[in-house]
Amino acid sequence: MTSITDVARLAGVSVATASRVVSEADYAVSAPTRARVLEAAEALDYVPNALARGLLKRHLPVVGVIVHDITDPYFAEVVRGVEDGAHGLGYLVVTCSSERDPQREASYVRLLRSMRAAAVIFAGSGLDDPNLNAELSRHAAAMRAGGAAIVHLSPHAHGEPEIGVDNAAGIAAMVGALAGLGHRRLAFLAGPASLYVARDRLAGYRRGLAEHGLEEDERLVVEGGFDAEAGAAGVDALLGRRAPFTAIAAANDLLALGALRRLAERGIRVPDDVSVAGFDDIAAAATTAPSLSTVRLPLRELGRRGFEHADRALAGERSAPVILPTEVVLRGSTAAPAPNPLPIGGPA
Amino acid sequence: MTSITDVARLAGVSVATASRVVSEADYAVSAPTRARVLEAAEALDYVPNALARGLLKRHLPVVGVIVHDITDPYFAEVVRGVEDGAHGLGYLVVTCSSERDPQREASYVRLLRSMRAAAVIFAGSGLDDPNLNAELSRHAAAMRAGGAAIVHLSPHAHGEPEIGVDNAAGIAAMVGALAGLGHRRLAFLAGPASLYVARDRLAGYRRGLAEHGLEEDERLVVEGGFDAEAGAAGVDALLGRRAPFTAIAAANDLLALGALRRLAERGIRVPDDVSVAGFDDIAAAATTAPSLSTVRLPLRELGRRGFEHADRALAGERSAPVILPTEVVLRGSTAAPAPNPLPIGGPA
DNA sequence: CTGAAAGCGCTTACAG
DNA sequence: CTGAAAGCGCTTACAG
Repeated sequence: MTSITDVARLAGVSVATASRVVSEADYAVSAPTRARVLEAAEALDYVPNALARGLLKRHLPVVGVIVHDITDPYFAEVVRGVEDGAHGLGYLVVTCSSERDPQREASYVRLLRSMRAAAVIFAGSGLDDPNLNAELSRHAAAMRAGGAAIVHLSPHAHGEPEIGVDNAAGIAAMVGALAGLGHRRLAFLAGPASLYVARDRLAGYRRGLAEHGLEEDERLVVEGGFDAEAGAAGVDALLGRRAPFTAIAAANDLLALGALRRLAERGIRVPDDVSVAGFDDIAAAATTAPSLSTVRLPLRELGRRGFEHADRALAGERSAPVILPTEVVLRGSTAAPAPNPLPIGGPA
Repeated sequence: MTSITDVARLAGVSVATASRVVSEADYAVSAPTRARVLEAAEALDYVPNALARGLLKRHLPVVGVIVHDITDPYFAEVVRGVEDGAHGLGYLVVTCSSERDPQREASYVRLLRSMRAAAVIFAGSGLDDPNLNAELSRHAAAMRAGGAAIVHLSPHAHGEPEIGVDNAAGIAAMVGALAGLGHRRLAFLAGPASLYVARDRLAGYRRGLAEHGLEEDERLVVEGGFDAEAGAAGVDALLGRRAPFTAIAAANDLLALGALRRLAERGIRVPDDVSVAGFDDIAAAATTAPSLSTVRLPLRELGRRGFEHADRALAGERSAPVILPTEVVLRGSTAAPAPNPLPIGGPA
């Protein structure tokens, strides 16, 4: 690869002068000299070595985004938001998918630290894993000390996100909407207990129940994964418990989508026999049959503002945490309750 | 951040010795010295500076994956395959989403080149854009000359992928399956004409038609985007042309999913009134109602083998191109043709 | 406006 | 087995 030394030699100037021309900063360089350097760089197809530059500047123009699952549309949308903000400013957005494996998450963050990434954005919720969280805070502290920005978009071990949504309020609002439809027995697909965000959403479910005078029944809460498979399994679990319910709220859309599928497979009609509601409003929610009632989260905006927060931090500015609004979206999967609560014939 | 100088000082050795201990290569260092260095590194939370190391080694342990659309499950699956292979070997997988914008794609590749990425894997098809392709081959040549690996998983401006599938044969097989069901008038949602892969798939459609003695009717071919929105629009276009058809094959699953939705909205039953088939077999294909008949591509394997190809190239080995097998998967969205070809009442 | 020189944090022949 | 030194490709005071 050609280096700035080659460019300088071809242009007949010192490397210092060549550097002044090709760097983005505008140094005073005489017009003819500038032209000669530019011409030489062009002729040699010169692309500056970002590693050499990064070594000096102490960071690389890279923004790492840690997601839980790259196939989950939730994260795809958030990452796209980050890219919206970052791309124009010359940052490379690096998406790292932890697969919810603490080892993997830690090793990605360490890698990002080792290459002096300018920022790391944790798009997913923290995991309740003491070893992971200890390592993560070491890395975060070191990176912050080195001038990098660390941003969370979801609750984590050390508190609330810099940019986030009120998960509990969102779920409570959905519970309220379901109660408004006349539902009294609401099941909840809660997701993984080890995820802070899932805990917040479960708390929101409980709060919603309480706010609307609905009684809690622990048999109606199912924990598990956070994907469609887990949603299908959740329906099976619920039906096996024989505690009646007329609606299922899920802690995310993927769970609800899986529930929809399993319900169809078992010949249970939605919303006639049971209502189903999700959370997040991923694109697929609008296109299922029936379309999924859910709570809209401004995912892309979350990503974009997360980047902007990082960018401001990089510039030395501090900004207050922000909570983005959520909105209940009622579609075809919810309706007034069926006369016979599911599981049909189960004890009340 | 602490540097190797700090570690050396604390351990009471030279930086050379400290480097020998913390680097992965196994140099001969006395056990007590090794222990002292390791202890110092631990105490100081030392993480090597990958930029300094990369400057010397002339590349960073980074694998860039260029995708067209990070929200498309096709790419999410391929990237996951790349990560399967890359993660254990200490590479950071960087996903760059071009949004099918030539400028953006070029700028990502340039960025990857500037940070001396060890490999770049083009997951999506090439775009027929002369300027873009000229810039891309400059970067590829320079990176290869610098020892980096460049891998394509789909057809591109300069030929066939190193690891790929036979798109034309796959589509032709689906056309054959549809013909076997009794369909004679097959519409085709072709995707963007500027994408090499879409051209291959369109050629496969034509070949399939010819192989089964079915006549071509240009009114039955609709070009457009590659997402669900385009699939819905494609149905509208098809219906507006008033040329009869009993089945719709799509160049990818997202198009087929969009078609399914629009058909439902217009009260046209699948597969009773019209059959629909996709291509790729993304996860969502199995969970729609009706479930989508499609052609399975080994997406995750494609990613994994793409990485392995890059890894071998990095080790200086050359490997022959490989074509992965595809398989027709018939589900609920296809059946024998309806007696009245769509559009109902249209001229034959 | 331009150049010589130091230095970012490592690795690796070269001596010993 | 260990250390002093050169060098990877840049940027940036410091002189002039």
